[in-house]
Amino acid sequence: MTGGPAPTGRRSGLRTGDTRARIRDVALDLFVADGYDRTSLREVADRLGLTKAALYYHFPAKEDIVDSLIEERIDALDELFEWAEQQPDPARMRREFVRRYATGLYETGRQADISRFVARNPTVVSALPSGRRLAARMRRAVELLVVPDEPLGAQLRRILAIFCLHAGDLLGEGLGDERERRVALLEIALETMESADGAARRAPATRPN
Amino acid sequence: MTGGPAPTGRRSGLRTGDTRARIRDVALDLFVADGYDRTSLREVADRLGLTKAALYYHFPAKEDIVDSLIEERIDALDELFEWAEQQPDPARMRREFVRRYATGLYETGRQADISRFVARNPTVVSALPSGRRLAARMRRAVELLVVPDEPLGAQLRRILAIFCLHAGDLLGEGLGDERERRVALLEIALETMESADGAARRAPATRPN
DNA sequence: GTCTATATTCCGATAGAC
DNA sequence: GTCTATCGGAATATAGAC
Repeated sequence: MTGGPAPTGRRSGLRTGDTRARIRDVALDLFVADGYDRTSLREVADRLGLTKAALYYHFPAKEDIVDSLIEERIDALDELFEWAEQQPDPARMRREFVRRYATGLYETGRQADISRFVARNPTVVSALPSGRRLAARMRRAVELLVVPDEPLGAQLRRILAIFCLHAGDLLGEGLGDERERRVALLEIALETMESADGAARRAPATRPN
Repeated sequence: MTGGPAPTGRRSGLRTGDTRARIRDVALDLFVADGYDRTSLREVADRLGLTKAALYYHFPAKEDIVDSLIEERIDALDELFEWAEQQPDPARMRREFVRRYATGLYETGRQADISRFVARNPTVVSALPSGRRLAARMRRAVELLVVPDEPLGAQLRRILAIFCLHAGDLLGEGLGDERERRVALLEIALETMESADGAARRAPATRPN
């Protein structure tokens, strides 16, 4: 899967052999900060001390850099889904799902960064096949969280629970430090799930059939 | 084409004299659907049955179309702030603020569309001076909503209340129709504000002094 | 107000040497 | 693996006729 060229030593203090990874890192940074469409390959190359042509050795096209980032996020989500499908107790699974979703997002800066990229470049992501596969994963996450015949309010609350974990970066950047904010947001997300349970109990079902 | 254009004249079924407004409408549609950077002025012109050059008669630059949209949203928010500043009871103001924010967003499709544009083109908006002025307005909205020495969880909840109103479009597009969803989300937003009050009572203050 | 025609710039991508 | 050099194209924007 990763394959890639083998490490071969150093040059002027910079590791060679991991150029592909470094391209992805720098590109991700710029794509988040300035946007994919507003970031030229020349900027990426300049920041790495390379030329555009060198980038094309590692990625056949600009979009392939994005693809590789999105696939990384997809893999992380698929792992989470695999766990979820093995859980016997749905109610318990839903709570723990939110917790694990948050952990996966927050513990590795990488996943959080990619999610930030997705949030900051929605039009690019939705135009890409890989992006549409990621969108399908998000729908799958919602499916796992939502209880079928629950009232609309309860269902929206469950979606909002996931949503607010992602909001950690955008929301109130001035309030507390990032770690504090993330802890607080997970708490809110879990409480939102509970309030969905409550809303479901108050109004039994939206009567579809 | 027409020798002497009548004051209320039409041409091939299309109103003349409101070209500027029609440019903004069409551009907004395309900017939301495909993204600002991925929408060329040729596409906008084609859909209007005009040429690129004609657009430049009405807007000196592509970015000015965006500016005019953002200013429209800023004006709507400023009106809301003016009302908020005249309210004597802060707690009551905060609740009603959320309600009015939702009304302003939902009642006119226009404001909702512009907000969608902002959400779908964050990198463009944040790169523009007008976009940064809009961001300042959003910070102002948060200031109005947040109670100074409240615990972090309570403050985040209040921000989330506003946030979830915007989520109406993205969130659970399959669930219910848009109107139902918006009603439900306003209810959730108001409940989130209440739970912030609750959280504040449970843990008095984050000890700043 | 809208057109045709064009200036200008910059981007993604390729060819081929080393 | 990285470079130099360059192609082809599309995009924003402008000039000037009507």
